[in-house]
Amino acid sequence: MNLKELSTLLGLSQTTVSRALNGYPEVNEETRRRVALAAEQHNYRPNSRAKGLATGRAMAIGHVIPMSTKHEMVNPIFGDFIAGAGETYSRNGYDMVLTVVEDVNEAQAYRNIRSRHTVDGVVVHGPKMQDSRISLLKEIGLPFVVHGRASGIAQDYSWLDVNNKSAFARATDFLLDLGHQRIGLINGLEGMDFAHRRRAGYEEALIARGIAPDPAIMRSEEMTEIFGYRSAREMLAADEPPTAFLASSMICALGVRRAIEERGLRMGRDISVITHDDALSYLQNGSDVPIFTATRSSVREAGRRLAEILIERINNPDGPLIHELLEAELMVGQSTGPAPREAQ
Amino acid sequence: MNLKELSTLLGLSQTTVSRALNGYPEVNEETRRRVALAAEQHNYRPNSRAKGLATGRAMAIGHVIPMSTKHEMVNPIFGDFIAGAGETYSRNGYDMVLTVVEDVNEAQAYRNIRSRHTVDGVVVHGPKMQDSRISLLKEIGLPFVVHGRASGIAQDYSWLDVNNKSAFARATDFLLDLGHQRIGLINGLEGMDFAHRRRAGYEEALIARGIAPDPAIMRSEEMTEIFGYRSAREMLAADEPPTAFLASSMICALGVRRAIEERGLRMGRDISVITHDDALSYLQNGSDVPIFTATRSSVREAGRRLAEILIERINNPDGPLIHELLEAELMVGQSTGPAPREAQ
DNA sequence: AATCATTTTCAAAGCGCTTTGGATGTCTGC
DNA sequence: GCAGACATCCAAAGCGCTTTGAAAATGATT
Repeated sequence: MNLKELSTLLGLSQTTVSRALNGYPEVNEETRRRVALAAEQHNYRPNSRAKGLATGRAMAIGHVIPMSTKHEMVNPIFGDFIAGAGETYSRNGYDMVLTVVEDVNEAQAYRNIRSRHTVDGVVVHGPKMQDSRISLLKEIGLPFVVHGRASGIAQDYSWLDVNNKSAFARATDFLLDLGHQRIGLINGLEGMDFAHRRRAGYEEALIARGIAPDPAIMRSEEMTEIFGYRSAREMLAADEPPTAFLASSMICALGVRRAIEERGLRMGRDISVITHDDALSYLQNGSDVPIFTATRSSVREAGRRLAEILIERINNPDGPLIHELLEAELMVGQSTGPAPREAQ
Repeated sequence: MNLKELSTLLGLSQTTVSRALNGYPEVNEETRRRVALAAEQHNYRPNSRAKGLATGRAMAIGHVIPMSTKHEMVNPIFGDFIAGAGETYSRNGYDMVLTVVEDVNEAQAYRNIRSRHTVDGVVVHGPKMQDSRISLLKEIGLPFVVHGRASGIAQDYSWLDVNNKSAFARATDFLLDLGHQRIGLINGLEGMDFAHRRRAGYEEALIARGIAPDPAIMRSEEMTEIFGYRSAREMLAADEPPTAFLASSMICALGVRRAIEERGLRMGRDISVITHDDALSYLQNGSDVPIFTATRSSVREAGRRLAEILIERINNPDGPLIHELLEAELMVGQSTGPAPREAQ
């Protein structure tokens, strides 16, 4: 059933039917009801391609997911982010289109998206420092918002970010207050902006208490369980092992916990751990009492909000740029405790 | 730059340029080269909506993700599946469009997709027993493939599945061979087809050795870490605790391990664990030696293959239905060992 | 040189919608 | 009873592409 069929069926012109369905005022309320009813009954929905062609709007938003052939890693937060954003999209009648692309072809993918007019805007994920996508998107004129920020970019753009720096500074402070002096950092890839900021928060908090950051107990990698495990194990086996760890993700933290327990130590008593918790649906941090003391910020909520910002931007491309900085909450769980005596 | 502009720029008709670009034979090679070059230089790409409208094909494939307001759970395998499928899609020029929808509106979402012509086909995720989506999709005539199978459906359809039953039967056998007699099952939601099949494999293997399945040591839930932890803890605390567990996902297994270690037991010595491993990129099961003994099957690979099957189906809707059953490999890791003497 | 077959190119229609610029009908006030 | 205002509807153009059917150019054959 298409518009033409529906309109002949109703004995009306396509114009009138279209207007009735799209809520234009110049149509009799009686007629509008008739049209709406018939559309409902015949399960009519406008062909989105035709509509898009006519209106010049795709009613779709793009997400390009770069896939490194080496790392072969999918960001585990992606699912939850999508769920959040998707909620906003469907509420506003937008589709979500994903493009998986080899990372070397990422720029080309954006150009492609732009010239093919497949989407009205894109969400930029996982910004790196000096991220080149931002100027590219500005240049080609594709509306976008960034989930996170990119240090070292002069241009302004819309973003929503967790205050990674203050979160990790607070977490570090919390550990220092408990008497920990040697705190290992198990961070994401150094090129990632969030990892950079987290390290900055951590280092500043240490320095503020007169402790020099020690590169020997700072690691930076793709945030897997294995990485958390290995890093913690190595640091614990070294001279002057840390009495506490700061981990950048729950999955890392699970690895850290494994290393601790493998060594016969007890998390929360012998070794403290604080992790960042993205509030992933399949990795809840305990139920009533959190297992890990954590800096918590829901990535799903971020997705929801970011989608709103982008849609606003699409509807009003010359509107003000939006910057939203969310504070992570520090949730005290069972993984932290006073530094053991002998280590103080 | 659109086709019209490009063609006047070249002094050719739109027809010729279109044909040149789409590889039709009736165009001079010399002209084709000229056209290709100009297209390249001016970064021309056909408007996908216009193209879709003209050809009647969306060159896009849909995935609808039902979101329960209660569970609020995103399947953690989703990211990796998407990555795999996305690879196939981009190789074949398809876009991937996701629709997040409240589960109660799922059927309506498919109808919607169908009548709006947004995609050429869909992938059905996480089939339940007697899954109603299959007959719906048949009815509305939207090409589809299923990731998994749906027991209790009379109609035939294309699917790709892991042999869950044989995988869990083998895993159970493996544990039985090691002398374990009481094996706890920590499974996914009972309504899910895969969970059903896994339980069937587990039960049959037990019965074949004259052991009656005991409902007291079988759990079924959304597969979170917490669920794995709680289930294992409860079972270990009960009379006649299991000496081994069979878990349906790595994330569950991490919880199981936590419960074991919390009790002061050692996984692989005191308690054995086998898990199903979907080979998620951020949850590798160890590096050289697997941590968990596991039945392993890459969900990413499944995504890749399933996408191929669907595209084939779209190109040839009357072709034969395809059924692919992948055998999971049993990888022996450090989490299994002979049953402790006193328990035998 | 004329004819026919083949290659190469083109004008125009059509995909299903929105939207512009009327046309028609109805109502008001004088 | 008629001009003007307003409400309601419509025909047709246009969005950017593909594709049909025909025309023009070229080459081969007599």
